[in-house]
Amino acid sequence: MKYQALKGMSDILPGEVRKWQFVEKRTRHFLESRGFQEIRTPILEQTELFQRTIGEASDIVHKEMYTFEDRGGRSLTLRPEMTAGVARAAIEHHLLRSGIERLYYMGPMFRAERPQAGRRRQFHQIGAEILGAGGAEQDLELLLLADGLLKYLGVPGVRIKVNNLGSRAERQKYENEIRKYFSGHEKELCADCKFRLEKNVLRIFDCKVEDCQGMIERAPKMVLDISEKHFQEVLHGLKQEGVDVIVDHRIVRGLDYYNFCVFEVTAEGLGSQDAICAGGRYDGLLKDLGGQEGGACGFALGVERLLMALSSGANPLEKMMSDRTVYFASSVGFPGARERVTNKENEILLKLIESGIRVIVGKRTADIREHLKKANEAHARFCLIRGSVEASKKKVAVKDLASRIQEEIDEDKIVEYFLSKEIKSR
RNA sequence: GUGAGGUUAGCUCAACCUGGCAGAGCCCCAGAUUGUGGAUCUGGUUGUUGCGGGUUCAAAUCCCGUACCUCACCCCA
Repeated sequence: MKYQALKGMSDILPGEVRKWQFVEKRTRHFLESRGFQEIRTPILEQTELFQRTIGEASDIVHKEMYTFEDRGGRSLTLRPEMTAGVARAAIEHHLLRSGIERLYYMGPMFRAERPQAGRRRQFHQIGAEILGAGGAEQDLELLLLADGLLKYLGVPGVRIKVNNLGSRAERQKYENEIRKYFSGHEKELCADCKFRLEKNVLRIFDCKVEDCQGMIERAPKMVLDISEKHFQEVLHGLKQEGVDVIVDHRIVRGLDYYNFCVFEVTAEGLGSQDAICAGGRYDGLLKDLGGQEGGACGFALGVERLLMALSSGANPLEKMMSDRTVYFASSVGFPGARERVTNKENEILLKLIESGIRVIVGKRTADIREHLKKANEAHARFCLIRGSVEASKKKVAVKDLASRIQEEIDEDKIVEYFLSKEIKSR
């Protein structure tokens, strides 16, 4: 019997994992520098949590969730997104007693969709949530956070689109209004839109069918009051910060809990699923889950899509990682080397890794040429050699693979050497 | 859930239309070459042709089913 991974569930092999680690590490640095703290919640939650928050009518809940019963007959679901879980945890552990809570997370999510470019059944998201704050200030903070993170990671061709969905009450009222409008023109709608009319009217604005466009153009505009003031404040703030956004009334998030300011970020090189990051405000969610009154907003970033975007640009990920990567040619096997994995070798490696330097430890082979070849293949910038010659002198040879210049560094100062070294990109 | 195209060596693919010994490049292994790389040369290994069934003297090739992959729709990050 031959086994293979389930449909839409990918193994991430070592070469690929290095890219994930690179992105995750940089993301942590960035988010923590902005005062966000990581939270980890269970992958499994009560089904009801997702039905409540995401919405019974949404595609995610009614046809994409991995749901099953446990032995006690309770319905459990593999999380299709993480906002609900984070909100649940924040309420359960009273994290909001001291006011605003800034949290981030990263991990696997599950949706039983047909796999496609940039879409897996198990996929990974990085997300940030600002809980317990209703002001436009936080919407702005969130947008700047998303924009800043994508820039910090070097994502090419980023476009941010924003929209105002209105407050809960406004959205409710508007939905009724346009449901009435589109019902009047039901015969002219495409098959998909007829379905949307029943399920999620706002989605009609997302339709790409030619024949529906005129009708969409002539649809009544949303009458907004409080939410529009809020929205304008956000737009104003973005302008002041010099972040370009496009106001697009077609941005309608598929999850029920969104209101007020929502956004979607697209990037180049992603195929038809080009949304790399999306989010917005979800006032009312905390209260729905039994928490206190209070606003909240957040976004989620698709890690697979992020990596795709980073690989497609002019300055691909491999290159970005290269200058920070060191390949360690293990001493074992060099002529005259008596020691196998010596304590000293291990100590040097641990110190390098601890200090945040990306290290690839080469397979133990006697052939130095083999090591250099492997170092190149791994896109490392430096190759560290500690054979018997170096070891006897308490030195490590550092070879810059780009310039081919090699120098010997005192084995106890190797970390300091890299931290102080100014590395010119090749 | 719908549609289209795929699946042959570790990888990329040829052979399929028109049934007749399953092939190439890369990788890998050994050597030229026991401490300095991306190269070259020589020699070598590599298969349940996704799986199951059918047609046939004979199936990688034609037919049916099925699993998975890819792309797109829907939807979403």
